[in-house]
Parts: sequence; structure tokens; C-alpha cells
Amino acid sequence: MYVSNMSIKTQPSDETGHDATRQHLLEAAGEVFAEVGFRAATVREICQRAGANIAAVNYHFGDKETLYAAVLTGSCQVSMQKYPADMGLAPNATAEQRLHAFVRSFLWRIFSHGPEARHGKLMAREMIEPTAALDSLIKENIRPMSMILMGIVRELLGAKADERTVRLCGTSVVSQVLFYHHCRPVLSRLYPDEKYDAPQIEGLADHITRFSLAAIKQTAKAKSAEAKK
Amino acid sequence: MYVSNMSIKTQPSDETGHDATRQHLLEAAGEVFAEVGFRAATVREICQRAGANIAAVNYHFGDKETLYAAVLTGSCQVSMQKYPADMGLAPNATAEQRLHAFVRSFLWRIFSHGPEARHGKLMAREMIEPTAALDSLIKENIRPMSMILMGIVRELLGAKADERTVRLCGTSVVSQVLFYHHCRPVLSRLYPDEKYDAPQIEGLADHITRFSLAAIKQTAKAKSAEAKK
Amino acid sequence: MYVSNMSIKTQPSDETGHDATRQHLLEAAGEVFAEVGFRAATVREICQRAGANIAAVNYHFGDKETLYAAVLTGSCQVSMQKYPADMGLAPNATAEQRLHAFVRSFLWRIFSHGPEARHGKLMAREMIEPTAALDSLIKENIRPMSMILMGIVRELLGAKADERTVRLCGTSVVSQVLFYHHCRPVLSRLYPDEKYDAPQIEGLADHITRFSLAAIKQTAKAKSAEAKK
Amino acid sequence: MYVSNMSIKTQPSDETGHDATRQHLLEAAGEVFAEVGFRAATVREICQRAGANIAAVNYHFGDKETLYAAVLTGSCQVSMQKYPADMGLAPNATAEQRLHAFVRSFLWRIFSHGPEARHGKLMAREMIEPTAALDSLIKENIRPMSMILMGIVRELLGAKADERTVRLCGTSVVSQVLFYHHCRPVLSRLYPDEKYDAPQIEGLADHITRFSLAAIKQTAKAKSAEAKK
DNA sequence: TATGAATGAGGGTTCATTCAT
DNA sequence: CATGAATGAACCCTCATTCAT
Repeated sequence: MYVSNMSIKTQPSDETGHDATRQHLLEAAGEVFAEVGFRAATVREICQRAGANIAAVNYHFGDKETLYAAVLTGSCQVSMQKYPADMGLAPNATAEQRLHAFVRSFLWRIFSHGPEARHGKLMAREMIEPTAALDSLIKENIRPMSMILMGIVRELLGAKADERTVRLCGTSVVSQVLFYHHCRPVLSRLYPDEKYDAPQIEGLADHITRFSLAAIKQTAKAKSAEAKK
Repeated sequence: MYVSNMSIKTQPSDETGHDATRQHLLEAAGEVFAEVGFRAATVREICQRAGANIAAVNYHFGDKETLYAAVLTGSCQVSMQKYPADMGLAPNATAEQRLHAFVRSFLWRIFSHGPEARHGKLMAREMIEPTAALDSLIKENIRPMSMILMGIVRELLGAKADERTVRLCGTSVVSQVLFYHHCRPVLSRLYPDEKYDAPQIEGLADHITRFSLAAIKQTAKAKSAEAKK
Repeated sequence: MYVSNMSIKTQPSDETGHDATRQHLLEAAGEVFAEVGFRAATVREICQRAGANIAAVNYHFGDKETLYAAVLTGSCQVSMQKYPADMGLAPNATAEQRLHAFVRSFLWRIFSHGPEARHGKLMAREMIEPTAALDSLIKENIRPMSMILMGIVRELLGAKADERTVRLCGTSVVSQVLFYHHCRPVLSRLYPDEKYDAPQIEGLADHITRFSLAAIKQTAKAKSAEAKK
Repeated sequence: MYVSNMSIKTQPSDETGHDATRQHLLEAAGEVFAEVGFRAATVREICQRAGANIAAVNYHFGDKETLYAAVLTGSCQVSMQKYPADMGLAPNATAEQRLHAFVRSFLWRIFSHGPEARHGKLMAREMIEPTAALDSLIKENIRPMSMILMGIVRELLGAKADERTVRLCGTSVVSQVLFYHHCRPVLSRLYPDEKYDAPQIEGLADHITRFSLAAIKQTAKAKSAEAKK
């Protein structure tokens, strides 16, 4: 009986049964959690949007917190799928091109309006009150992303760059991108007329890439001069 | 005795009177709001920590929200007082020195452990769920700080720099600092051995300043070359 | 047993289901609101008397005010059902008989001791602090009752009676009845030995009817004499 | 020093001292109690309107309830002073004239807009939730008023009228007046265009007097016929 | 004497969760 | 299996009252 149940469960396209409700709950919870955060989100609201019973969350996920964890891990994959880190670049692209692609994809993920934007909002909340879900998220998604960026930076800095410098420069790159996510309330108040549509996003990507490349290359030059002494 | 009492009373640090309870409430509320955020914070917890009655918040501040606004503006001043933006620099310091001071003071504010660290936590939460208190805070504190930074960057870029470039470069600077605040949960998980004591903070300040100066100067050179054409 | 249970369930007086709790709440709220008024009544007290949880009012009615409105409209129907305005009179009864029946039924409603007495108490409080529920009550219950009385009075006054006179006389009739409700605290103190059991109530009905009929007929005569001039 | 303090206190016209505050409190409490009733009235509001400290009520009257009693007895005298029951009639006026005066003065008290209107509102609330203050009020004000009316009615009914008839007829008279006070919310909803200014009030007084006189005289005639048998 | 800061009980309401059906 | 009625703890806030000054 369990087996047959599980075989049913693996069918992803069951639209009216058990899994459908589960999926609707995940979808609705993603919306609500992103909009108002874990605490302010109410099980009632989520169930209502999902067209499910008030007890559905407890039935399918046990409690509110477990549902949240499921939402968080799920949202990450959606976001990464839409804007992969390499932006469809050729595998033999230069480090400069790959840095540009990395920055662009990251910015697009941040400024997107669709369901893929949810992940950013959820992550921002995780930064303030990390939950258990964060650990697995870092291991499976953030660390690999970080590795990609560090690889690019290392190549730009040259083989002799020490790891600390690589890390600092990589952090400097990613920080410039994330700022537009973490501090948007301030930006929208300081510069209320600024819009962030496609041209502006590309402009930002250009600036951050140029800014970072200049700094990294200068760092490489300085390190190399240092080493000669 | 009465006379001496009265002379004491005129001091703002009266330990047993009306203002004392008010101060205790602000202190306790600062802790609690920073720890768990506005929503999750309870008036009961705040009053308990302040050694006051449950009705004290309502009596002294009217309601929870007004208390929060008072905490937010107050914490900002505490933070700014301890680490002023110029870090005691001579007024005739070079733009490079002033940039370094700006970055250093900002980082110290972020990594401080005392009550002055609360402001950062409160601000981070404001970024996710801005309250009405944010607007006044931006007008009175953040915008002036932004002006200082933009002035330094403008001087570094040269007189011919357009405002958009100034803004982008300034943003790149401040973002590198704030990253260590907004994303600390990620950093502490990616690099669990990293500590952020005085030497590390100074090291970070050096890196960010050097990184940014290199990029800004390169930008200035490029713009100047562009203009010649 | 299940079967019989289910057959019982289809009856509106289900004693163990959802509607039962709702009914108990209405019953308990009727008591409490009548005893101490809307403001002084507490949700806690009502739920306790209803044997329900503190949250039951919110669950079944949304809030205290909605519960009150339900109680008010409900109590009116209970009261009217027990003592209908025509007191089972034959449809071809004379206007005098119908006036007597109207006064009798009104007085019986006022002096009744059962749950149907609650409506009077609730209405008395509405007279002092009208709530939104009063408007619908007037439209659906009081105005129709008023129409019945005015019809009787108009017939007694004769076809030539102007509407103002009808209204004034009708008001004079109903006021004599309601006085025994609105001013009972004064009456019971001025004449502490007076009791209001069946014979006394019938005696009152006789007096008010006779008093009013005499006055109305004299008014009709005077108006008619006036018209001749 | 104490002595001089007390000598000041005994002066009734002290405008800035102890008694002045007491008077302001009575005045303010009268307003508030009449507006929102005993329960909904707050000590804060009363003290604020009186320009007094929050603790003034407790200081001058002990508690809220005692203040209310003081207000109630005081308001009655104000009301009776402005519209005395005989309306300045000559002492040798006929019973008909005195009945008219009684009805007029009562109606004017009810429809007045000044501070003398407060008593009616307070009384209406007493009818619903009588307090200890009601007993003394009945003894000192209501019973004497009742005696005056009953005397008039007795004279109209003739010497042979039994006390029960006198009482019933007197009650019928006073009830017609009070109705316009107790049921104004209903009247203003049933007949929203009706106004109650001087001409209308006089018209009401005329109707009630005429209506009652007709009924009383008919009653007298009937009783007399009854007696003959 | 007169104040006003402080009290604590109690108000209505919301919420995640449970359990009999 | 899925439901939704019912739960009770906890929320913020209001209030009359008190007491040290």
C-alpha cells in the first residue's frame, strides 16, 4: 500500500489529487512568505490562496516552519534555472566575459518580477533570521556559485594570487550586485526617479563589471610588483 | 537634600524618575527589536527587561510602533556618535584619506559589538519591511552620509565626472562595506574560521579602499580619454 | 444509532454540531447583552456561559459587534412570535378590538419573563446608544408594527383625519405601553407594592385602551366639528 | 499655613483653588456622562476637559462612581430650575391650565439643548441600570413632581375618583411626554424630516394635553355613571 | 495639598494547531 | 484521506486606581 502510494506520488502531473494540493500550497506559500515574511504570513492566507483547507498545511507539511523550508529550497532552483550563472556563454569564453555574464545573471535574478524573484526576498529574510534551511541552501547552491565566481577572479588575478586576495575581490564583486537587492528601500527613497528596467540593469552590469575588472587588474599588478621585491 | 535632588533631576541621566523608566524602555526595546524584529517583539518582553509594568510602553510612547520609531532614530545617533564618518581626520585630509576613513568608520559600526551595533540590525530589518520610521531616518541620517561619500568620490573622479558615474561608483563603495553586514550568515557559513576583530576589520577597510580607489581612478582615466575624442 | 443521529442532525436543533455552538453563543450573548449592555458585556463571559472557547465568538461571528447584531434581530423575532400583534384576533375584528389586542400583546411582550423579555431590554439600550443594528431592526420590525397601529388609529379617527393627527394619536397610544418598560425602575420605587402579573397586565391593557379610545374619539369629533365650519 | 489654606477653601467663589477644580470636574463629568454614559466615560477624558490632573477625580470624589452620583443629583436641580413644573402660572389657575403647564415644562426640559438637557440623558441611563443615586433622586425630585401631577389629575377626575384610576391616568399623561425622550432614536428614524423646535414642542404639548384631558374627562364621566348604579 | 508616573487586571482579537468526523 | 469546527495561549492596548513626592 505504501509502495503504490509512493508510485502515485512520483507522478508529477496529478492535477486534482494529493500532490496537486501540496503543489498549490508550495506555490501559495512562496507568494505569501516572499510578500510578508515567515512571521507575518498566516496559514489561513496560504491555504486560502491555495484553495485548500485550513488544516492542509499541517496535514501536508506538519507545521508552518517545515512548509517554509520546503518553499525556500524550491524557490532557489526556480531562480537558478531561469538565469544560469553562465548566461549561455560559450565554454571557451574569456574570464572577462564570464565575469560579465556572472554579474548580469545575478542582477537579472535580483530585478526579475516573476516567481523567480521570490528567492531573493526569501534569502534576504534568511540573512536576518537564518533558519535551518539556510545551511543546506548554502551547501547546494550558494557555495557552488561562489566557487564559480572565485574561479573567474582567480584567473583574472593570475596564478600567483593568494586565496585571501581572491576571496576579498570576489566578495567585492558580489557585494556590488547584492546591494541593489538588500538596500532597495533606501535606493528607491534616495533616487525615487530611478527605474530598473532592462537597459538600466544592463548598464549596472556594465558598470559593476568594469569597476571590478579595473580594481582586480590593478590588484594583480600590485601583487606582482610586490612579489618581485 | 531637595536642592541637590533637583540639581540632579535636571541631568538627563536621572536614575529614579520618569525619564529613567523611559530610558530603560528605550534600552530594552532596542535590544528586543534588534534581536527579533518589530513584529516578533512583544511589549511584555520589553517591559520585563526594562523592569517596568506592562502598561509602561503605552504610557510613555503611546504604542509599540511609536516606541519602535524612537528606538530606531535613537540607535542611529548612538551609532554615528561612536564612529563618526571622518574618524577624527584633519579637515584638510586628501580625498583618499577621507575615503579610507569613511570605509573604516562604516565597517567599525557594522562589526561593533556594543549597543551601537543594534542600529545595523534594525536597519537590516527595515530593508526588508520598511516602516514609516525609515523615511525620516533617510532624510536625517542616510542622505547626509550619502552626500559625504558622493563628495569624496566626485573629487576622486575629477570635476568632469557626470553625476551618474559618481552615483554608481559611490554605490560600489558602500555596497562592499554593507555586504559584511547583510550577508554575514552566509559568510560565517562559507568561511567559518574567519574572525572579524580589529586587525581583520582594518584589513577589510584597506582592501575595500584600495579596490575602490583603483577602480575609481581607472574610471576617471577612461572618462577623460573618452572626453578627448 | 448513527442513523437516528443523522436524522436528528437535519433538524435545526442539532445539539452537538457546529450550529449548536452557534446557538449556544446566541443564547448566552442574549442573556449577557440584556443584563449589562453591549459595552459591559465581555466575550469571555458569553463564551463561558455558552460552554465555548474564548475564540468561539470570533470564529462564528467575526467579532463582538456582529454577534450583537445577530442577537438583536434574533431576539426581536422570538418576542414577536410569542406575542403577535393581533393576538389571534379574527380578521374581521373591529378597530376597537384590534387596538385592544395591539396594546395587550405589546404589554405582554414587555412584562414577559422568559427569553422573549430580552428584546425589550436590548431595545431600551438601543434607545440610549443606538448601534448600526437599530436601522435594520426599524425597517424590518418596528416600522411594520407602527404601520399596523397607525392603520387602526386612522380607522378610529375616520377617513378625514390628517396624517399628523394619526401620528400623534398613535404615538400617544404606544407611549403609554412603553412607559411601563422604560420607567419600571421609577415605578417600582414609587409604588413598591404594585405587582405586574396577568390580572394587572390585563387591567393595564384595559385602561390604556379605554383611555386612548376616549381620547381618539373625542379628537375625531373635534376634527369633524372643525371641518364643518 | 494650614489655617490660611482652609480659610481660602471655605470661600465658594474661589476660581483657582480647590473648589474650582471640583466644580470644573462636576461640569466636565456632566458633559461626558451624558454623552457616552457612565461606563464608556473615562476619568481621563473628564479630567482633561476639566483642565485637571488625572488623579483629580479620585482626590475630590474618591472614585468614578461617587463622582457620577454627585453629577446626577446636581443635574436634576439645574434642569428643574430652568423649567419649573408650573411654568410661572398664576396660583389660582384651573386644573386644565396646570396640566398644560406641567406637560409643556416637561417637554421643554426634554427637548432643551443646554446643560439642562443633561439630566434627561442621565435619567434615561438610570432607567436601564439604576444606581444608588436613583433612590435619593426619586425621593427628592421625582416623587414631588409625581405628586403635583397626581393632584392635577385627581382634581380633573373629581373627588370620587379612586387612587388607582388617578395613578393610571397620571401615568398615561407622563408617559406621552417621556416617550419623546426615551424613543427619540426610533422617532428620528421613522420620521427623519420631523424637527422639534419651539412651535413643534408647543404643538406636542397641545396635543398631549388635549388627548389626556379628553380621556380623563371621559373616564370621570364613566366612573360617575358607574357609581350611580 | 496636589500631582502624575506607574500599576495590573482585563478588554477584544488573532493565530497555529488539533481532533473527531 | 481530508476536513473544518474548536481550541487556548498570547497578542496589543485601555482603564481606574494608587502612591511617592
